[in-house]
Amino acid sequence: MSSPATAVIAACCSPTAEAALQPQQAEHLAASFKALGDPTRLRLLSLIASSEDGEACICDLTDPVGLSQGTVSHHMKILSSAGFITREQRGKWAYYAIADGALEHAASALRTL
Amino acid sequence: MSSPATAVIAACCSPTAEAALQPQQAEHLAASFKALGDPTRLRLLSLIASSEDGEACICDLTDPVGLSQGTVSHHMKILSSAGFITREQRGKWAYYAIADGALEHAASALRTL
DNA sequence: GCCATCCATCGACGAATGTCAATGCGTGTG
DNA sequence: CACACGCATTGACATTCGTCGATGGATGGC
Repeated sequence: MSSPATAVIAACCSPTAEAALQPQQAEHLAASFKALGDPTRLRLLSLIASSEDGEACICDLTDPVGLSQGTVSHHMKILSSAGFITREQRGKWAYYAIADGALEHAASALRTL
Repeated sequence: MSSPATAVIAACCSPTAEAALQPQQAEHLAASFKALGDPTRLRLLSLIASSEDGEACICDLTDPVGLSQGTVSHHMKILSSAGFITREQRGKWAYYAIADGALEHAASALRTL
């Protein structure tokens, strides 16, 4: 019903070009933004980034965000799966840091959309 | 249990600094990224951006994304509520265009996180 | 004036998400 | 060795989300 293309005159639809984002790329990019689409995760990122040594362990973060340890750990897993943070185990503690260039990469993907 | 702060020696927690993102700002920023965290919406943005005149109506978009008209309209409402697109009614058609500077704004918020 | 077209909204439904309490697993300390 | 601590994982639950089909409201063409 809705693609007369080279049809009559006053038809609405322009060809919509062929380029655009491929479904697979869209899926991948959306996964990144979905990881950023939660206020708690943004605060966690910000807390790590503004931390003294640029890293933090879970116990540093539970109090500021006011959530349970398990929940914070869950968010960190999501952020790390999306590539925004790195994890390094040192003794009993797991230190998380902002992954280098990950935020910049997402930002530029946004601009070249 | 988990904020010795200026306590003993081998305590884990660093002060986690005071700056960081405020809950309200985090909520607002997360809303933007949540709008971008869906592959269909990214494709819609891309379709509009790569369109000839930089604008498109709903009927231009339903076929490329393969979803129902109501669903596409729903996504457009989310994108417009988040400020990423603008809506202009011309006759029977509603023309959507990329809102100026919105993507850039989100991108720079990412970098200054 | 009637009808077709474009679009927004509604109700419904399954899937995904955020959260907690509880449990399990390493690691260092007494 | 036994125990406490930091963290990940699990199961459960309420909420949100993405989608569809159907309905309703404007607008323009016959």
